Amino acid sequence: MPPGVVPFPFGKCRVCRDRATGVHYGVATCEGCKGFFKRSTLRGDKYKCFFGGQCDISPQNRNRCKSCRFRRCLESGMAIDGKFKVQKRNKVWVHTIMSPLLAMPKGLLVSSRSICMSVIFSSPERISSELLS
Amino acid sequence: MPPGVVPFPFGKCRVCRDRATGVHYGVATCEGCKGFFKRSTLRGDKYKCFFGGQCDISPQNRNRCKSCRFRRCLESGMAIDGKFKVQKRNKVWVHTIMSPLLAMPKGLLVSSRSICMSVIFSSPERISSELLS
DNA sequence: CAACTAGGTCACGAGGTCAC
DNA sequence: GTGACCTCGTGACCTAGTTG
Repeated sequence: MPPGVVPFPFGKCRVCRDRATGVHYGVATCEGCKGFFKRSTLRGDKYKCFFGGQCDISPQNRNRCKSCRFRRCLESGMAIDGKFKVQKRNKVWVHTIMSPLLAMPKGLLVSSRSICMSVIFSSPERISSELLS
Repeated sequence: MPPGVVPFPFGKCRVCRDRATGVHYGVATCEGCKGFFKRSTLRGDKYKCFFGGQCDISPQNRNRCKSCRFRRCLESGMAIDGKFKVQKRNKVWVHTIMSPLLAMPKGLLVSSRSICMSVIFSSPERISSELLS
């Protein structure tokens, strides 16, 4: 950072630790997590983590697990209340599931198309040994 | 090229010198080398050069030696992970590669949603025994 | 007015498709 | 298997609207 330049005031994104660009949906986040939360909410996406539900969310890997990224959005306090900033920080918005994929078998419940795909084309024996170990 | 037409901005493919169609996996490449690198990486293919390991890779002969084509992919900096720079609106910024599949266990490949559905519903018992807890 | 953000925009590229 | 073409999620930027 050049001398004399004031550091960005919002600090790091509370979801992925990227540079926060402002307070979005009640939480200081980057543009990416802001847009991700907005899209996920509007579409009512339901995500499934395939890696234990404890994925680290960083600027480099935040697109690898939508489930944990969205979980971190909720945990950090992001909420859509329809209004501006007042009293949003401590509210947790409850995600409503609207996905037609809910009719799918348990464990394959995903709205991330690519993750859904990845389960299928693999040889079943390899999946079972590596996913279920 | 007709008069007044701006030359294609990405230049030549850094692997085979064909026309680059964009920045793929961190490097300006053509569609062919992009797809080749993707398939090779996802499948974990191992190639062997039978001609000394110094094959020239051109648009005309790029399919003759997979080993040297893949070697050139790696040498040019293609990577299925990490960050790369993108030129947009006269500004340069860092864009994170979107690769949800990369977090999946090794050997997992991809298909389509329709195939996903059909497989799941055509043999739910097999899927459930191997994938579902 | 300035300061701020929700929501929209859209270029970009990852990943999928399918004739060959 | 290849690669030209496609779909669609992403996120930097834009703008309209709110607030003090």
